[in-house]
Amino acid sequence: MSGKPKIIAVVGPTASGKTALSIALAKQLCGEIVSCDSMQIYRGMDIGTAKPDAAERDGVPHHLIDIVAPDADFDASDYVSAATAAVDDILSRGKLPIFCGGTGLYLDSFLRGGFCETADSPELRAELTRRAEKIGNEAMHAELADVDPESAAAIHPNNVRRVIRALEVYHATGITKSELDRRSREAEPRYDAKIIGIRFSDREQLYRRIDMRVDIMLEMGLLDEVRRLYDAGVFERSRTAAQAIGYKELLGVIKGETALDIAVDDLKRATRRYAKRQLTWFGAHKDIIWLDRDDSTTADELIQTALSAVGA
RNA sequence: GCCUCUGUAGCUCAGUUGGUAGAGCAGGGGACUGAAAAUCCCCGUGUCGUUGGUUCGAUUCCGACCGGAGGCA
Repeated sequence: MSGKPKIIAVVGPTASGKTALSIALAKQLCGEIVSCDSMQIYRGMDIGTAKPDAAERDGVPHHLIDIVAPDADFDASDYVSAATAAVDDILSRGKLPIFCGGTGLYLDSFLRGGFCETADSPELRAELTRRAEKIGNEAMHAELADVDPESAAAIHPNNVRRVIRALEVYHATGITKSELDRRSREAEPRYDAKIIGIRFSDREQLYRRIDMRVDIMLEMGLLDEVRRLYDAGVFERSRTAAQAIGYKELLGVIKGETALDIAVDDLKRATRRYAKRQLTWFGAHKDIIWLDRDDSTTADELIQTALSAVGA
């Protein structure tokens, strides 16, 4: 039918079993993994981001893990370029790219493509941020309403980050963000993507898995990992690594400001909320093939349903 | 045993000078196109401990009982 390259993606909330399933699929389908995780790209952030180790990868090549230093800036557009290069490479060797990860924005950005080179201006953004602090949310939102009423209507005044971004796009390109988004939305998808979502029918079970996984991360030495990054000054230089779940909560313990048990509770709660946001994001996507599972679902059952869902 | 305080949303509490109740946290729902593990929006019915009494009407006043905390013996 379409001559577009085929790719597979495994998405879902954190701790749902994406990693194991994607690796199993890769072995079955002669594929390679393209990580789609905004935090696994950072070197040195291993335990807290649940990066698969060599044993877990089981010989399957992984891309877009450990590609930048933890204090580097990295965003969706960087991800799209890196992912495009990785996918081209995988396809050129006749292998199947299998995306795996929970960062919905990154996957969507990659699939839709269409990033505009000039739509990014850190200087302008910094200036707009200063201005927003000075004149306030409402006034900033009013300025957006003057140039791009459509975006203004869609963005809540308190979501300053989005208001600033919309103004940045307009001032940097002369095109409104709503128009730019529309073009991107209407662009022809570059790939023939089969997206598999893993979901727990019982949310409580997912939450229990999250709690267990956090406990395991701590046993594996998450606190030391955070301490190492802290000692290296990473959190002062990076705005991204410092906001990663697990790292931001344990930072207080290392500084002696928070008791460990309280930080661990915070960390578990933050992870649960993150899972909920992921569920909302992916839930809105009509093209995802959902695999409903629970604690009793075996790895083999999951692979079999995934294979048939993908038509393999 | 006696005295005092206390029992209201999953938790911590507020409140109704008697007209069946509301905050924070937890939780739930949603948005999302260059910071996304981020950012932002919306959502509060619960036998007001139980049971009698007073009252047109009690979660509110009175009594008893049950649970909790403290004090005196």
